Amino acid sequence: MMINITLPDGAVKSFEKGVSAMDIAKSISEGLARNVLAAKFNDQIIDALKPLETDGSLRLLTWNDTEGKQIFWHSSAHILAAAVEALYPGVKFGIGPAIENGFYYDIDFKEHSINPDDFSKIEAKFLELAAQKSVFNRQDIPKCDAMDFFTKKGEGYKLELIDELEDGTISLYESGDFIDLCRGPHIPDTSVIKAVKILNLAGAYWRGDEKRKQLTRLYAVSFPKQKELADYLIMLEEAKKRDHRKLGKELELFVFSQAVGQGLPMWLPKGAALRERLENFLKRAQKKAGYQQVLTPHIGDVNLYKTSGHYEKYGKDSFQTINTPFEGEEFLLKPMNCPHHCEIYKTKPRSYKDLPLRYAEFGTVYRYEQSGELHGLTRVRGFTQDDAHIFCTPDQLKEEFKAVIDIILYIFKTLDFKDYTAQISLRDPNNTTKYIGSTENWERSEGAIVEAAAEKGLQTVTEVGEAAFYGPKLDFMVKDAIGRKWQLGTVQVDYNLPERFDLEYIGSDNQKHRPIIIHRAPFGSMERFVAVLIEHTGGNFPLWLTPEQFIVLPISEKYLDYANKVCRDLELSDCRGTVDERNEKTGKKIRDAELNKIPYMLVVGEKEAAEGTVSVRKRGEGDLGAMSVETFANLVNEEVRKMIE
RNA sequence: GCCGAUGUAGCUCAGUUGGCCAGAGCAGCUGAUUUGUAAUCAGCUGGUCGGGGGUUCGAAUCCCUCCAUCGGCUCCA
Repeated sequence: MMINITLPDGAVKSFEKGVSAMDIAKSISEGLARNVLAAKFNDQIIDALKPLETDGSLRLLTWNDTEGKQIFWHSSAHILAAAVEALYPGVKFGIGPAIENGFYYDIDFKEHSINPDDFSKIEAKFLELAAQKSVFNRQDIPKCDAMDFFTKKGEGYKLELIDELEDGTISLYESGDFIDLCRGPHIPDTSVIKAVKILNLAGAYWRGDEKRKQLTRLYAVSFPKQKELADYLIMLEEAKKRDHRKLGKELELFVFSQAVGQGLPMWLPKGAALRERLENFLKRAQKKAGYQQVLTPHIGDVNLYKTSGHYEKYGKDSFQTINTPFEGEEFLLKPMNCPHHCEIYKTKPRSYKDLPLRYAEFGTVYRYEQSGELHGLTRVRGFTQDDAHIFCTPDQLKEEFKAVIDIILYIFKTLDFKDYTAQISLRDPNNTTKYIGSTENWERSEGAIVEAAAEKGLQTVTEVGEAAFYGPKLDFMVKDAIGRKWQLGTVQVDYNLPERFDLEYIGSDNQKHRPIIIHRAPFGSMERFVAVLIEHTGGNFPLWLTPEQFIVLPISEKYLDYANKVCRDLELSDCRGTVDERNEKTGKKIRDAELNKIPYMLVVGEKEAAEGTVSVRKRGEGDLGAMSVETFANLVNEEVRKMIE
């Protein structure tokens, strides 16, 4: 019996029934076969050794495929478990999946204790087991047999998992002496795993439930080549160097103080200058797009948030109300700007001719995030949203969405985020009761988002069931310069607040209608965005943003006067910088300026003072030679102009 | 909030089987030097060893507790 297999290039080849993906790979080339980790057969990922029984299309998966990596890491998790079991008899296993960059295994170490010093021992055992070239054998057994097996082994966590599976056959995978409950698929044998690194250990609740036992989670990553591990570790080092908390301190951008409180950043002069420049940049773009700036207070009457519904939902987990000398009078630190903006909308009757109304505000809000959740500038308790609320009619939704997407893409382009994706979050059509608003409105707004994204050519993923209860949304994810993903801008449709605040406008039919609100924050928050920008640029900010564009370095104190004149002249030409007036050698001043990541260093001495020039050194590049002050100013201004046009 | 680790000068870090006035480098200050593209030299200042409590003749070091930071979990209007 023969079956027909279609390969990715469209070629159809005939093979005997029962042929495996691995056999097919071997028929193409031995080299390819060595790299095959698994296969995709008719869109189902399968073991490379699984016999194929029907016609179908086949794609071989290797380390170069995302799916291949996931299988590689998933198999690695099994080996990690085997290594841990060999070293710590009696441990019990939770789950061990692949993740975006590696894998983890949740383990109950019972009486054993473990710390990072033990990692190398486990890694050695891991490599020893991997080198044994154990084949991953799949066994499909009845559920009751699986229950018996894991009962005998005393694996309570696995039993719980099996118990929730449907009756029928359960698949186990055996490699060496280790057998694990597993859906698979797996790599053909363990020998392709050549390098492993246990990265850290952390507590994780069994099934993510804080009422249940906390297991020890070992995070690790593995590779088919030693060199790739080395490269990965270099990348991690690079990530450490770019950590915005470290650079924020070194470059004097922001600080935290225990005396002020957890999660409450303070912006230092350089950080404030950077942030202000970002704000002005966005303000300009928004002005062009028809936004109006508004300003609202940092607190609001507690009843405002009772109206919005936020008090009920978040009140008890938030900063508590502010009391006044008057009994019963209570205010809340504002956790978002929307209720204030709704009140602005309500100050007078609105006509359909007024819409869309776009109110923008860099609004500082306060949220009592859980203490363990705070992290640098990316998660804080007081932060400023680059917020705006667009009040519009249903048929304006799509155009408004497109205009918002334009602003977001303009930001990404200007700040050199080349790699980004968008996620469309829709409601779960099978569970409509948890959402507010009519089906008609939902369909309309979801359609508007999908169409707007498509018309703007966005690369999107759609997540059904991820919408907020009050409306669908569009979130933007960027990849930074070293490949890490960050969530930034968000656009959300809201049917809830217009309802709760009883917002209305008079239509052309002279009837009252309910407007729709679009919440949007292209940066997300100033804090988070600056953090991402620091890590993206490694602190080497683009010239238009950087707090100091140049520093003048007089060769000796004799040329201080000239240096100060150069600085003043440049400031008059819209460049910003300072003079290094310290009594230090030029080498030292250059070193410090490089470490401070100042883009241009202007060395001035006898020659420059006589000729009215500066000797320009560019950060990271070196000497550009002497030029007149005016030429340098033009160079800077031209470079800036190109960046933000 | 939960689990684990950590907390010594402005910064980076030594110092723990409990024992002389707690150390270094950088930064800062003073002086010398007057400097040409990634660290000039010398001297000096600076610390309630995260806070509080306890054990001890004696605590940075041991115990308790609180706080903060870090790695995760959960969460994120």
